[in-house]
Amino acid sequence: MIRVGWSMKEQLESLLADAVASLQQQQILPAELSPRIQLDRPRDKSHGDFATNLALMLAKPAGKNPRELAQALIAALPDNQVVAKAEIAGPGFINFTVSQAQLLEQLEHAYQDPKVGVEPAAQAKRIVVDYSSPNLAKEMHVGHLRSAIIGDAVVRTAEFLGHTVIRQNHVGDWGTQFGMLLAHMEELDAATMELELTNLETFYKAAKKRFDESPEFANRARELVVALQGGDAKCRALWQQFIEVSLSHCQEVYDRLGVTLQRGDVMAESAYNDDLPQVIADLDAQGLLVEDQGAKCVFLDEFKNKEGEALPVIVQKSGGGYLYATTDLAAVRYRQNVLHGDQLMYFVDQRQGLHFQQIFTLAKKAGFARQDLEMDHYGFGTVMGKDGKPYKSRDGGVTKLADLLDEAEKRALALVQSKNQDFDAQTQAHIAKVIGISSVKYADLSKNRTSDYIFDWDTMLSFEGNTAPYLLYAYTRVNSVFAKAGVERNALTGSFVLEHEKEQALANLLVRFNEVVHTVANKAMPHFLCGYLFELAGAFSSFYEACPILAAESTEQQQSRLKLAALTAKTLQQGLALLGIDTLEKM
RNA sequence: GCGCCCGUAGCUCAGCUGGAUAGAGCAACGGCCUUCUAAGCCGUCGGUCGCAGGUUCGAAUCCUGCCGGGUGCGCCA
Repeated sequence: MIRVGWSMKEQLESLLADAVASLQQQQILPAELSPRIQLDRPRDKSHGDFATNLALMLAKPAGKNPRELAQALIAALPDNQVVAKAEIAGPGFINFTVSQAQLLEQLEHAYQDPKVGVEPAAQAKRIVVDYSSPNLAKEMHVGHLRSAIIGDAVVRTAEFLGHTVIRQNHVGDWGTQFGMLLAHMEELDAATMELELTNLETFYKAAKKRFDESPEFANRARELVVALQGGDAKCRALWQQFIEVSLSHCQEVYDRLGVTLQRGDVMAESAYNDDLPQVIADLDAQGLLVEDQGAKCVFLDEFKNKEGEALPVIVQKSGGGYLYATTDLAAVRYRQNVLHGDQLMYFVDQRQGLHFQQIFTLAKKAGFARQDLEMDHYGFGTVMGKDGKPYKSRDGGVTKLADLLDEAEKRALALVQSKNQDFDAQTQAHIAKVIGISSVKYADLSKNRTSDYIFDWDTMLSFEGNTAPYLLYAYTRVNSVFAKAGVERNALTGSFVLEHEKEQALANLLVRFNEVVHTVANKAMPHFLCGYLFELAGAFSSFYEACPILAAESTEQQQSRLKLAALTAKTLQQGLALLGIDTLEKM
């Protein structure tokens, strides 16, 4: 039986599980064992397509010689059309060579399938994803890049696998700094205000300056926070005006970046305002609330302070104000009860790790979240400059995202102009835009989410190495073959025939796409997909050098090679799309 | 002080749940364009995986300690 929908890895895993069960039935293996089937892809080609160390792992509990056990496992494999060869190697590894027919079948399936052979998730879930979530008081800066880009890639991938994703842009629109901004707005006449609001960064700085200089201004700012949160109409109107400007600025950035967030995904902090007293009341009703130095706290034994005492989560300030912990608790409840999420994902800076651990623990303890609700904080590292310190603009301030994207496009345009003069200005500008934006995104996505990464223009815009330009170029090369051959990419007949070593290598990689996409979704780690696409592009380039397509030896060979190219193009395009990166037809 | 993360080639990074000889790219050096986009391909050079122990048939990976870096820890978000 060939199960086309399953990756070869899954099929082999299933076969091995059957073999283990069979040996258990024969009492060769202890019945109580439930080993994890581990299947590796050996680096060394002489070790086959897959290898497992199962026999080595089971040798001790079974009291058997590993190589003998490996032999028994091979003998116990059910009849199948996947394994062409199973060999024992070294101390007891089993090396599998996959059947060629199976590979060809999978290739054909991927070529025909609109989803490039990617199977839907076994269980479709409703996933609420909190990402981007900037503070509206300031303009978006480089620190907002990762949450938006990584979150969006994971969201796109999850949707591709059939999950229902509910995006939540938990923007900060309610903090204390809004008092300062409102006080500044109050002091300006309508025309000046409109002008100043065109640059939120300078507006914020001006307000901050006034705040630091003038005690009267600072007092007014504090009054205004109270007035705003108390629902004062005039305050609300000013605030609304500011929020509107700030949100449309965010939307511009999302649109430029190709981040799928829309206005409808905004669920601001202030939206939870009315529920906050209820959050406090519910915590109190459960006997969790403790008043300490005038503030209302919940002490969680799971977290200790420097003296080894339980760490408090402050949910209401001594002055009566609420904090972001309160809002986050309200948000958990909303996401579970109103949005009906099965899983909550948070793409927020690693530094807020403790905060989220506390929120998740407290939400369950207080019954705001079902015990089985999956809540995960996916942290990420900081964007660093070449000096290894957090990325700063030339003047030492934070870099506005809009400026950063301008620079990316400018640098890309210079490159495009130097590399290719054949295109008209408009085409060059379009190419530069795609390259510039995708370079920034890809540089971020291609690194392990959890580590800090160094932001370096020259590396990310390089056409060599694991970069967006390299992948985009590879894609255009594939496409030019079809233009030259005068055939439609998805209307090819004939079968896949793998003769050359490079054809085989490319094919092996192509059928792995399904597995990689699932890994990205399960681990929220887009860099796996980047690594895969880079490998794929490299394998294609090698194939392209070694295997002439237009000048192929026979029609059969040409059709097969065209199909390999077509599937490569399709996979690259789909893979990049999952990362939120557009492709180019020419560059 | 306690918690979390990190330390892999000169540089930027991979290394998935412990597996076979630790991998890429850049840089350096050397090849390949009258033939599908050379923004490419092929090759060479380069690592006591921070240090020291431990567990294991087997450790970059797991455990302990130390060194070095980052980050967080009651009324900011």
